[in-house]
Amino acid sequence: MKIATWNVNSLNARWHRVEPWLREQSPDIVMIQETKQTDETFPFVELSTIGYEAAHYGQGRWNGVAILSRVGLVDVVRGFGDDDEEARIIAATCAGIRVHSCYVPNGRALEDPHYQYKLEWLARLAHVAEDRDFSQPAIFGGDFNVAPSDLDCYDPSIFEGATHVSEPERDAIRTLEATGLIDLTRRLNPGEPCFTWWDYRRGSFHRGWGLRIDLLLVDELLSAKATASYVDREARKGEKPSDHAPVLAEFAD
DNA sequence: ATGTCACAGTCCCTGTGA
Repeated sequence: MKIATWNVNSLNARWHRVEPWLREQSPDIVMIQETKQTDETFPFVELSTIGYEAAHYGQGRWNGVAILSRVGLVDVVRGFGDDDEEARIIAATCAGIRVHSCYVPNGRALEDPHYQYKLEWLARLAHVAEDRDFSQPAIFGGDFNVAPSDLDCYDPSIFEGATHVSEPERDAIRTLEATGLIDLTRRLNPGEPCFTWWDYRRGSFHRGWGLRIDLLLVDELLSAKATASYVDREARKGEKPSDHAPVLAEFAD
């Protein structure tokens, strides 16, 4: 079993990279963020021809999350269940695993109202994690827009006073972990930065100026079966890449 | 060091969000 998460920064603009990547990597389950599409334009048919069922919660210009699966996909829930909320979370059950594709708000700046929205959104995500069925394997994957520790940031001194590294944000990740979720990539790669995002600007990728903000949080049931977790840096190279690389994990059957 | 990208409206440039 291979599971991946990838913020594609527009599925329409990225299809020329995503479609061949799905063929090559052949993950069983993929959590996608920032599709930037409505359900009407989402490539359900194209995904079907390469073996994927899909569920999408789209908004149009911004946000948009999806789950792709070649091992079944049922019991889809879009969002937290509010009216007029942004399209930032979708859940489904695939091969008995409760899968959540998450796109945490950016926060913009510590003094920006969007930062409070980010913290509130993370608190609501923690309630979803607390209220889950603990007899069922669970994974919360996606773009968390938080670097959980200084190891996950190429230069913490540059990020002093910035979002993505503040203590309230890191506390929110710890609150999620306190529900029995494990930051799998970190557990399996202690001491390795494993960056997942590099700014398009200033040649950040080739300079190594990255952050690890795309996470796979898995429960103990899945963690016990995990054999590997890694970042596919190749997907960040080449023509018109997303600014995020995919994160993958492999599990024994 | 705002050295980039994608989207949509103001529509071939500009504002917004990342």
